[in-house]
Amino acid sequence: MLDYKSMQEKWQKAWADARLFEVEPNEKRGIMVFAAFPYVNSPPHMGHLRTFCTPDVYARYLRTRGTNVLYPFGFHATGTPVIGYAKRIANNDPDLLESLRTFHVADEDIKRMVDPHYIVDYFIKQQEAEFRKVGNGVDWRRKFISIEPLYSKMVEWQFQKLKEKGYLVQGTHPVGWCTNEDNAVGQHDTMHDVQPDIEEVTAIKFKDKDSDAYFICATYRPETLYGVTNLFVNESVEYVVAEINGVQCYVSKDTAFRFSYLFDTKVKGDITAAELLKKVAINPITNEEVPILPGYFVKADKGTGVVMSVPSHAPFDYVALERLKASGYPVPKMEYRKLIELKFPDAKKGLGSTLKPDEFSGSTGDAVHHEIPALAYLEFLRMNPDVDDESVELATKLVYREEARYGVMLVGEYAGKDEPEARDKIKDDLVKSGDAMLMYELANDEPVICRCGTKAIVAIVKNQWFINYGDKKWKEQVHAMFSKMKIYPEKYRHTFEMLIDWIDLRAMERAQGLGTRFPFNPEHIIESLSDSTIYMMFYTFDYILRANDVKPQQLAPHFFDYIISGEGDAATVSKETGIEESVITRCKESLDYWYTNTSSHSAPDLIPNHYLMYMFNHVALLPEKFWPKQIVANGMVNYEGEKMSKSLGNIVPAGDAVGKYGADQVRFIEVAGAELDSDTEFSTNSLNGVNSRIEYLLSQVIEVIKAENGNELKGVDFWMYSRLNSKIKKATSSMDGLMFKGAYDEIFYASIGELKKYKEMGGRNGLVVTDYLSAVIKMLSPIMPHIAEELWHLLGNSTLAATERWPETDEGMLNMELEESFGIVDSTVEDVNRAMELTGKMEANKGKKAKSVKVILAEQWKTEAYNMLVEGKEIGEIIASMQDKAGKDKAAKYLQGFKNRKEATQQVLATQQSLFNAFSESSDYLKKKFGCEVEVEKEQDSKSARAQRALPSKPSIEVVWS
RNA sequence: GCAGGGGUGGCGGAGCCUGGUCAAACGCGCAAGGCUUAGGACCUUGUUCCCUAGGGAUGCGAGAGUUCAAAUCUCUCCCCCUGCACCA
Repeated sequence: MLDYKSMQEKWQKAWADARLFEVEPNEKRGIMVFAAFPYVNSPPHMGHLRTFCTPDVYARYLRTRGTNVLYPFGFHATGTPVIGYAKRIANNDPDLLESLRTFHVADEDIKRMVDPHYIVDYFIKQQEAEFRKVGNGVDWRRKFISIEPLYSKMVEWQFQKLKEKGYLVQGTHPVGWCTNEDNAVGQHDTMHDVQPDIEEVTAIKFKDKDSDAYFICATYRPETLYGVTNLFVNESVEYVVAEINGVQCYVSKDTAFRFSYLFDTKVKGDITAAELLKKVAINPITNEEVPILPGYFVKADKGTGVVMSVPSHAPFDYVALERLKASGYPVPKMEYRKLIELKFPDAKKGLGSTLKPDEFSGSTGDAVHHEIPALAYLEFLRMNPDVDDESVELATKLVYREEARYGVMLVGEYAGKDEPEARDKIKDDLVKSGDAMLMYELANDEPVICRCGTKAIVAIVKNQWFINYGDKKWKEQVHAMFSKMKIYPEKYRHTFEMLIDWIDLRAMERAQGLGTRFPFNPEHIIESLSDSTIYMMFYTFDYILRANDVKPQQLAPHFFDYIISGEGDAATVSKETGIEESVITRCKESLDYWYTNTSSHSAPDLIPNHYLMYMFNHVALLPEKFWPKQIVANGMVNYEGEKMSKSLGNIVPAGDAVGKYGADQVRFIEVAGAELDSDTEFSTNSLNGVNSRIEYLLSQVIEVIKAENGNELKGVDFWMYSRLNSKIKKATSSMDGLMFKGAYDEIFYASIGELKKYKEMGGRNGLVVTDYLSAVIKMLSPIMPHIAEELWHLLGNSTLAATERWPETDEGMLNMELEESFGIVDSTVEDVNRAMELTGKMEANKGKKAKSVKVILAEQWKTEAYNMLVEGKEIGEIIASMQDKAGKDKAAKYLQGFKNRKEATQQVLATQQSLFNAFSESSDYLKKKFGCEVEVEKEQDSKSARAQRALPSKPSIEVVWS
């Protein structure tokens, strides 16, 4: 067993000493391969390794193909998470502390993590150390953090350009808001990490008949305005008169407070529910007068505290009126208008058929009163209107859902239209005519609580800067570029295309967090995804700046204009900035060389955000030669059959995994354990399989260096060479397409099998095995770089395997006929085993031993006729061309058999003679397999009754029992 | 709700775009046997049902259609997953 740890360190040092990964532009074709830089609020775990090892394997592969490859690395620290992290440390958050201990963070370090910058430094150090340990060949000279001053200068340049080009716009935007901290609240800022779910609601104005004031009713269903019978206010709620956007309104006191964050709102004075109840309101769409009635269910903090009542379609309204009547309240006579008809597509659908089993446990009944849909749904759920508020809730949901899906308007301007369409049009009309306004509300079922303990609401942020990704022309350009890009796996192409169309305004400034100050509002910083869309460019010249002690303030916009777009000239820029002209020129050359050809790697979760912005920003800011060429998205890593997650407590730190399982084992299973697009399974099982094969390879290397060379080449040797070259060919094309599993199934797994088979079939030529192993080890080097070095040197080489070239396919050694012949030998072994088992069970043969096995090879004319059938020739035609090689009846029958069974699909290359040779050469092997004598016969020479059953790729078998 | 993706064996997962080579690659699991001091290592064989010397039947979420022929194309329905913006 190898000592993996010291072996890994040995070779990592050898690579470092040879400066293999510190690359500069040269005359070769260059490519920069990079992974999306990681966020530094946690130590890396096994799952991360896949995303960072995949580009390394790819980079190492490309190097073996003669490409000059740069694999740089950087770190992302912008935004609020690190700050939140520091706060949690200060509060001794138990979950966080426990997770840090899992990752072996010392108490001493945890204490100092109250400082966000300490967190950043700590995790950068740790992440770098662990990515080194796993053998990634990174040019670490180019490392940077997204919060360093030099970097910020590039981001400033970027946003100035975006503004110049008209891609920055100002506007309003609804956000979750904490009124205590006066700050936007996102998922990270709430208790239990709830995402504030903001919903647009239509607020309809009902004029007070006797004044200029309006009742404001919030509704999701403006189309039901045609059926309003009354308004509800709650007698236990406090109301106010407020001036909202210049209009006198009646709303709950709570609403006035929330509206002050949405609209221009001034509270004029209190008004009691009792006073409101005396009023009469006017329906803006029908101009009908509607009374105000008490509604027990109306809430002060939802909607506006005033509810429009549509008893025909709203179960709550229906029930409230029923209860009111029952209580003896003088409810005027009113008309329950049916506004929407359900039109089901087929007989299987009906009222209530969208009810899901987990929504309702009771039994349902018949809906009778279809003229009042709200009642019909209540009947369907068999609810008791006096007590069963839960059913009313569910009935409301059902009406809403089914009318949206199957409903057709019966009344109003949009009669005959589907309900959702009518709803939107009516809403737009009302807003346009000033009879309604749009408000926002949190739609979460539970209240959203800020971490400070205050209930969050919705606020509209004014004069907020956005990047306008909705720009049509911009989108077109991105589409055009995208169509030329390579996407791995290709299945994401469609997703990308949809998303390019979908992305719209993106708010890009924040009040809090680490990062670059926004040039047009220095109070704010640039949002943390927006500041990381062209950062890869920085790798190509940042270390040149640092090496020459360039200061941030020297990085004037003209510097970037020159090196990126070639605007101006180096001398002028040098004069302006004080940066030496040669340094500027080197930056430009480096950028030109590395940035014209790139491959970007990450997990697919970055597609709808980072990658979209990556493409848009490149198109907007950089010349076409620097546009992205290739995006690679890799799947996740499961551990022992489960997703790695905090809740399962099965997160394995990267360092632990490498220490415990070995760097190459981890690399292999994570990168080649599954194809790029699917999740890979890290299990003891897969690890054992990999380890045992590594051991086997090692044993073969040791054996072959002791073996004798120079025997004459036999069939099996040619077979081995053919297999090797087929393997190289297949693996090369798989690697080129980033199909690492396909490639390494061939290189690693299949090779072990072939080495064993070769020996079983009597192969013993040391030279052949050495050639074979050398090629396999070279191909193994990208994914198992340490072990490949070890084996490579054991074989007697003194060069580094990492610098060896990938083997070329020697077409002259390919012999598909031979490979097929030996393949048929193998499949025949399986058939014989089966035949022996079956015949052994027969009465006559019980307890006996097989004496011999006859393998009878089909006559050559069968193969020829069969191949003609595959070519699509008619049977008659084939028989005619057969002449007298076989009896015509025999040939016809044989061919018809194939045709009927639809088996004539692939040509058979092996001739009878080549099969005969393969079987003859394998006779020792076969004897050992069967444990009895083996006779190989040609059909035309055989006396066996079974001889004529022989088919081209399937010899006839006869087991002879003693 | 909107948008995107998907439903194949005990499981993971190919194949579906370019219909016939598909009882279904490859892997895992499971079963029997072998090897072995032992084994989570390795090697055989099997793993829908029936037949039992390489034969047949059924089958790819449900239903219908197109076709000589459908997991593969069309339509309808059912179910599942992911994203929806201030969050990296």
